[in-house]
Amino acid sequence: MFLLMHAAGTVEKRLEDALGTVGLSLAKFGALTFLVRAGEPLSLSECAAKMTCVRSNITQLVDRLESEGLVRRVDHPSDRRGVMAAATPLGIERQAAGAKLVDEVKRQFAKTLSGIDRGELARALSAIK
Amino acid sequence: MFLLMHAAGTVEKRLEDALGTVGLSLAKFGALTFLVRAGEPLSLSECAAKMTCVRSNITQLVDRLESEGLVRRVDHPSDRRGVMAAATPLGIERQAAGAKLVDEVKRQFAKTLSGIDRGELARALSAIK
DNA sequence: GCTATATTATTCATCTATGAACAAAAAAGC
DNA sequence: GCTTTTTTGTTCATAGATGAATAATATAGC
Repeated sequence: MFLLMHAAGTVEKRLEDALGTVGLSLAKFGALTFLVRAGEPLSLSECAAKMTCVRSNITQLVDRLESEGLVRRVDHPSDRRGVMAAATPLGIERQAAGAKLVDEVKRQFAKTLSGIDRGELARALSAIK
Repeated sequence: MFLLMHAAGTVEKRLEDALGTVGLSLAKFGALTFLVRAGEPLSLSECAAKMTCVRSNITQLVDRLESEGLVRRVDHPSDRRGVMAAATPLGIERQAAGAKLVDEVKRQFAKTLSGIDRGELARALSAIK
């Protein structure tokens, strides 16, 4: 169990380190990826729901992303309470750079697991929910 | 890779939830366990080194534990800069309660993995470092 | 239509973690 | 012995996450 947690910590650190070289963190990259894939502004509540985190977390995350010019807030067209977030061109660019780095980490990860039954591993990990 | 991180997050949440019922977190339980096992006061630097975290983190963690009466700070006998931390009787008691809960989570975890080659899994996870 | 309830985003307090800067004290170097 | 370097714990700023409380607005109920 602790082996599992440790292994996850290791890959997380690798991802953070890689993303750090382009000024992103895992959290920022995750949110940015989400918005880029959507291709259109998404309400913050929607983001929170899909990213399974609390709304106040999204508020802060978008604050940081916005202050770096990677995301911008847009008024919700029909709900005056609502705020939507959209990736800026710079955000799209940055996300792409991050994605490349994440892919590289994935490749390294796959290499590390050479000689291991990946199906079995996936089955084990999927069972934990 | 993301499956691994997700699985780890799940067990971490289970541990946090379980420990939460006795007013502990994973971080507090970890530090407390460390001090209880030591059986004697340990310098904060030593704690940080063994728990592989930064010294300022230990300072804050011990602050919180001390304010709850689970740990107390003791002057280092020979180094006037040094501060040591020791588990109080209440801390020892609380750690024991936490350990029971952690064992229960471990059992659940083992049950979840029934029908899975644990050796293979351990080998895979150990390879990630 | 108006009141009661929901939802939305934000703020605030808290926890965990990191790293930089700092003061005090110990160890090394000469 | 006295300087220089290192070590020790703390504080501060920051990132990320959570949950409670709040104000503004929507929606339901009647």
